[in-house]
Amino acid sequence: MKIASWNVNSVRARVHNIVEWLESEQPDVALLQELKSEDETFPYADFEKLGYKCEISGQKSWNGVAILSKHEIKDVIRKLPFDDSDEQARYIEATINGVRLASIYLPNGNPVDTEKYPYKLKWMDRLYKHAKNLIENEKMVVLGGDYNIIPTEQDCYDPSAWADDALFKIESRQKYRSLLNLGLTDAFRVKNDKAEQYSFWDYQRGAWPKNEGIRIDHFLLSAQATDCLENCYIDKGPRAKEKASDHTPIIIELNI
DNA sequence: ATGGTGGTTCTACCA
Repeated sequence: MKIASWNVNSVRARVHNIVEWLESEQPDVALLQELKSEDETFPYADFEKLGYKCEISGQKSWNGVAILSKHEIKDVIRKLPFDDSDEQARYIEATINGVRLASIYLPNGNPVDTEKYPYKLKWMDRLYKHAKNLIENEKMVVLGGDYNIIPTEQDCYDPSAWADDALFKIESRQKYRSLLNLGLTDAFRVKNDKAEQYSFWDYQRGAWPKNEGIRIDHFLLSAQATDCLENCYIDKGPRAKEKASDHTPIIIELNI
């Protein structure tokens, strides 16, 4: 079972790039983030003609997450629990082939001297509580998405440049580590221990040609899912295309 | 220190 996660930075601006990649790579499941689309304007037909069913949590202008699947999608939830007042479309979860899957768009948190940073940290506390419940109640758990977290110094081109950023500040990384301490595994680091392996390059400052990127798109797997992990890799191809997203897909392959 | 780019939407906001 091949599962991809990709922050597409607008599903409508990127639909041709996404279709081209899905046709080429044929993942069973694609977890998308930053749709920047409401449900009504989501390009369902473009994906359905490739054989994908689509479940989305959309929102006007910002955020928005989706699960695309060639297989039946069951038991969908569209909100991260523990705060009913949160209107931001950043979480969708469902069961496919017996695997409980989530598409996550974790808050960025910058600037850190605004309410955005405590919102990020509180969102991570909610994710922790929910992930704990998931692990206790499900065997195969796959939490993929844009975590907006640089886990370690080897996951960015210049740690000093990120020191005071919400993606790298110690509180953010501590909460990410707490997710791992629940028993979740960063699938990428099971299969790849090299530095300079990135999933995001800023549009500015020539970050892409200079490979000044960061690794912020992750798959966290339960123990049972980790034991089924055959491969995990980042596909840099889409980042080099015309009209590219600033993120590129990360893919896992599970033997189930 | 600033501005560099790109998306949504129409005036800033977000990343």
